[in-house]
Amino acid sequence: MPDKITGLYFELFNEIGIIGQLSRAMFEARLPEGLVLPHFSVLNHLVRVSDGRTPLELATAFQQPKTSMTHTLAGLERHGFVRMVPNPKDKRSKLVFITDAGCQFREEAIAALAPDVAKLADLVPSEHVAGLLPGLRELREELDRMRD
Amino acid sequence: MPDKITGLYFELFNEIGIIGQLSRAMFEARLPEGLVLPHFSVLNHLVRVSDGRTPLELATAFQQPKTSMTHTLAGLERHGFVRMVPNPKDKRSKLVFITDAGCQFREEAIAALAPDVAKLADLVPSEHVAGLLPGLRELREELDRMRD
DNA sequence: TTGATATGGTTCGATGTCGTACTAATATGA
DNA sequence: TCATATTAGTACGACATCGAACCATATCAA
Repeated sequence: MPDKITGLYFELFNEIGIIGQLSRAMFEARLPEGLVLPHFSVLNHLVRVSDGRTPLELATAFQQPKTSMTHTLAGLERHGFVRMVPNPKDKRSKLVFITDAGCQFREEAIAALAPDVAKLADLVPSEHVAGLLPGLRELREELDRMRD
Repeated sequence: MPDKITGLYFELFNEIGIIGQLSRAMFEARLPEGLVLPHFSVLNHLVRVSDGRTPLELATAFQQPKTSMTHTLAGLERHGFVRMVPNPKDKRSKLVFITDAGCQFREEAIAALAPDVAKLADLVPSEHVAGLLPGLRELREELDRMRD
């Protein structure tokens, strides 16, 4: 493997790391004190993908350790944004449901984020983003597969 | 701004966040105990871009708060991988130089990482990566510009 | 020159992240 | 059936990250 090629992958991950960091900071600047990006992401997932998932399903959806998801869900529950009920199919497990307050918070957060997204969309057209997404998905899927 | 477009940017940052997380975990699994990705990244930067930078220059190069860079450099210095000398041009400041041990560590780390990179390169061809990079750089630059 | 302001760097404290170890419940297989 | 292995979730501890406050030096303006 020539250095040049290796450097390509290093640079890729470097750029991605920085973008992740900057975008996260941008998002969190619009969220109320005590709530961070994962809180929003989980609520978003519950609305857009499916409500009533188990903590573990959520953790794997975001490729996070389950212990991180426990922490995130505790925060959401403390704010009354999700409700956790025992899983009737498996007594070890729980199901996570978004509450009305959670839905409302998510909508407010999206509204608060909208100006930033609009500004960014002005600078980086959505066609460019759409062009990047397939390659990023491919990369994510392969990285995920490599873990096992 | 239609929901569909907004969702595109959300998904973009979600993918990027996950890739950053997975790639970081993959890298750190190959680094010795107590050393983490930023340690490697800084050494790499000193070799590939330029040695003898100030901590602040390094922080801005990685878009990190300077306080995080202080922490990273302290770890590198503790391991003897960098040497920090007073900046003759500015008595407030320091210059960071990589040591021989630091160079050696960097090379060993690259060697340790090589199999993973090779495996990934097998699954995600370098042309795909090269295709992604310009778009990612554009995104990073605009996000950076938006901060001020 | 000198007072005000800005900049480089660190310390400190708060918090997010995640690995380890544990408990409870379920699946497996002899 | 019953012992064993897996799985869902949590508690805890270690540590990376980062904002606020701080000190020393440098820059700027009057």
